[in-house]
Amino acid sequence: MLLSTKGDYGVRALIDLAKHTGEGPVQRAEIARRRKIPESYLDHLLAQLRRDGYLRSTRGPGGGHELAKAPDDITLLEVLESLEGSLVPMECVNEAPGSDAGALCGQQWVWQDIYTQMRERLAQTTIADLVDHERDHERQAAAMYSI
Amino acid sequence: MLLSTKGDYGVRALIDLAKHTGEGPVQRAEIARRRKIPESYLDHLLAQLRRDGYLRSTRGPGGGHELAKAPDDITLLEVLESLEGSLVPMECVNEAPGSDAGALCGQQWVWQDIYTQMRERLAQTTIADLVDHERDHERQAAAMYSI
DNA sequence: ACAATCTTGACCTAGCTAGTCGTGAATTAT
DNA sequence: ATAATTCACGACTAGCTAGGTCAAGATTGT
Repeated sequence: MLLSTKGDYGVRALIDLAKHTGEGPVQRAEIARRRKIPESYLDHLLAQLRRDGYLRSTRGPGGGHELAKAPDDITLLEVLESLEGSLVPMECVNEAPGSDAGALCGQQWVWQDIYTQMRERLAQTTIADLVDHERDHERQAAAMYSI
Repeated sequence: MLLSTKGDYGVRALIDLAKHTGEGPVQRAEIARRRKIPESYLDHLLAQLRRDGYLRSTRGPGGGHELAKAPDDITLLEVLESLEGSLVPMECVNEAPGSDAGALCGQQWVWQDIYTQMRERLAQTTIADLVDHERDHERQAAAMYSI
């Protein structure tokens, strides 16, 4: 498993915030309930996302969290690397291609290709895209239900 | 990290065996030395690869391990799945696309694409390709040295 | 003052990774 | 037979990471 729940939960939270942009701060408890995330764990993820500038938090009654950037200006790649650290699929991808360690590995070149493709795809996808996709899905579900 | 050392070491071992095809059994100790793998750990990996039919082992003096299939008939995908189990990059990729769990995740569709591409690439690459690549690398290194 | 909210850091547990080790079984050489 | 060689298999372990929980404090609105 390349991604832990951090990457999953953290992105869920950003999607939730993106959907409620312009409605004032959204509270931790709300996000946790809607997206099915343990509240006290979500804490850590919000803290990380705040440190890296993806959201702003305000305390006190009526406080909560808001996106600090436009949803279409946050790529999946940067968010996941913020939450998970490096996404390298295997250790030797980090070694210099000509190095002994790289050569010993034997699969290095294959995984470097895969890694590059993966990063490109993640860099092209933004939080806004994820929100759009979710809205499409909701519309479809609503249409099914109305029949 | 998607792959542990199992996938790395196991493939190294298969490359080593492929390079010595036709020379009789290769001993565990030799593989371990050449490929820098702890010998007693390599044991486990060879056992797994044997169980899944990639190699044959013979005991006693002069014994060792040999490939049970042609190197170009062993894909990286099958070997890695034998050694590592499923290669899904994140949990929700396994959920049904229309399901609640899949929808909650939000990134499912992106990672399903990435996963498909990754598997295709791994299925197209065989142990023989890895051996070829290593031989090319060796020739280049030899040419550099001779200057 | 008091209640609502976020902030921070300490803490915990289960399971996984990357091994090691010891015993035993098969095969061959003498 | 017996010794030497090599694989076979399972038990065991230390350290790390994932996925949390919890308590105490800071900030703000009423």
